[in-house]
Amino acid sequence: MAESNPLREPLLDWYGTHARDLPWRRADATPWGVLVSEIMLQQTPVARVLPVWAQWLARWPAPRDLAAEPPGEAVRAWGRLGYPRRALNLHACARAITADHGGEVPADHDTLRALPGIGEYTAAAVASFAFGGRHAVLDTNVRRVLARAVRGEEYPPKATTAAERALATRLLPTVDASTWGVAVMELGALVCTARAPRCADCPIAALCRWRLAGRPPHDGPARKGQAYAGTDRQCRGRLLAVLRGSHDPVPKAALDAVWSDPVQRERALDGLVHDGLAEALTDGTYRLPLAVVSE
DNA sequence: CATTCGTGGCG
DNA sequence: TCGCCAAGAAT
Repeated sequence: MAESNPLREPLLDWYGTHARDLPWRRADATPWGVLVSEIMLQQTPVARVLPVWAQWLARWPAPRDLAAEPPGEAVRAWGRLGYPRRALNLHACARAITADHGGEVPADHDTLRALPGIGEYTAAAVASFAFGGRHAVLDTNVRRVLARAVRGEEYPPKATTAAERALATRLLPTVDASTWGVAVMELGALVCTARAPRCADCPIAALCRWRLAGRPPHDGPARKGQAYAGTDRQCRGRLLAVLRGSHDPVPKAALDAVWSDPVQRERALDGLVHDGLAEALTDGTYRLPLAVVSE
């Protein structure tokens, strides 16, 4: 049976001429470089990842290089990328890869999926982009493109559905599936964006059900915006920034100074320690972790 | 399935 | 200005 995916050719043609030159996509990028990029790109824009990725790969060119460091160094080098537990996940990945996989990033999807911080998307992305595996790569970009082009709706469902997975799998080419995946992602990132889609520049506009229907707006309830100011997350961010800025243990007073509410501050600090992002020393000072927290 | 988890830029 | 959103995962 011949493949029935009319989106494929125009999309691949477009990708061939419009793809960004990102370092983790180049021919000399290693699987480790791809893995690091995918973790960093979780909920974080490309522009902010670029400089940190370059620093990480220069300092830790292979998993065993990072594995040799204490986890706190990964947290420090993470800088202000956000969601710093991803730095711990990457460090834990490096140690697991070194200890259990001979220092080489595994190519198998399920093996990748079992590593810390690697969920369905990231496992598929690394298996596909680093090793050329045939996997449906369902990120927020792909979900939005398929929702519009195929389902005719402005936005995909809040949580990924079985129908979305089935659709993405059905569209997957038998040959060079990884290029198809990255091309759909790129279209979602550059043209079929969440807020102001540039349909005039879209290579599949003529086939897009949403555009053909007159771009009907999303009808359901609005998305639940994420508050930040005054939250525990902001408090944790402030506290961790203090720890990142010092190579020596910092006195408790230095942490108290960055958040006024003592109840919330203690809760946030305990949370950081519990998550393995900070260590409390016996003299009452705190620092980035030298050891991995046990459960 | 709903929450939690950072940060910053842009429309 | 400020709400929305950015290559998600874990619980």
